[in-house]
Amino acid sequence: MPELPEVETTRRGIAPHITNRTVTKVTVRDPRLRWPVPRRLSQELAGVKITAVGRRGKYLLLETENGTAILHLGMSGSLRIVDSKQPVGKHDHVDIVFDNNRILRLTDPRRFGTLLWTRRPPKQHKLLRDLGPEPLGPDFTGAYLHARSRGRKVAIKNFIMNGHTVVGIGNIYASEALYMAGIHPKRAAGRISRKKYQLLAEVVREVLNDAIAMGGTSLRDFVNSDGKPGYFRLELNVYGKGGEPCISCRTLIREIRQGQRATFYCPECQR
DNA sequence: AGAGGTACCTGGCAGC
DNA sequence: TGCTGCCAGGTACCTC
Repeated sequence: MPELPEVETTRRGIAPHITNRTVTKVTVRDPRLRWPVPRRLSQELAGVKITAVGRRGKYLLLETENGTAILHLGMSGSLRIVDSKQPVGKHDHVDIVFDNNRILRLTDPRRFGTLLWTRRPPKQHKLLRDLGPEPLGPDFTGAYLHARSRGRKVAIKNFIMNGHTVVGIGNIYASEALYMAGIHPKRAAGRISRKKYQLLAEVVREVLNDAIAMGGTSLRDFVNSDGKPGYFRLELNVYGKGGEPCISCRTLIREIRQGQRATFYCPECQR
């Protein structure tokens, strides 16, 4: 479900409610996420203060003085700030309760999400250690993409969706960015010019920033921490628009599969 | 090393 | 109304 803009929207939504608040209790109703929620999470978090809510790629980091909770929303996860009167739903797997009687509630129907605990600096954690640069940070440049892709035969769409290349670009924004840059999604990553990569890096930043400004994209069930949807869906150019005319040239948008994921592109504008 | 496929899980929807 | 099959915003891990 969430790509980087949705995760960042979530981070911004929850941070003011829980930063500098102390956890009073953690209720794990169902520990069966992608990996089991560690039993010690409750003891580790209880009584400690959240010092910051960080993000690395699509991982959210609830930082404390004792360690860090590493949280990922997977395909269908969401976090909401609720109070204790809020009825518990079927997929409300974890509650982190705070001293201001607010609850950070993790909902995740498909349970592809992650909630782990580490005492070490989170960047050293196995899941975060080898991640590529942040797309909105200074290390993500056309020169970087160009250098990194030399000799690679992988399709450009798969290349930019790989978290070891760059974090945060999921299936929606990969199609959108390639459309904006005029790059065919099946082009071999190693056969794209430095100049095209410069454009690609720019449009990736643009599309992610715009989506964050709109509160993310809601396709089916994404809601932010207030339970409201995002509105970036209205801005999508190609994603989910197979068979519709390209807004630029009127050629019909094509839908193909790449690695069992849907890809949308304009065969005229993208080469 | 790189490329590509598989697995994890539930729910919604189209088609019969 | 049911049933079946397919699809869904992610990514670690496996094999070749």
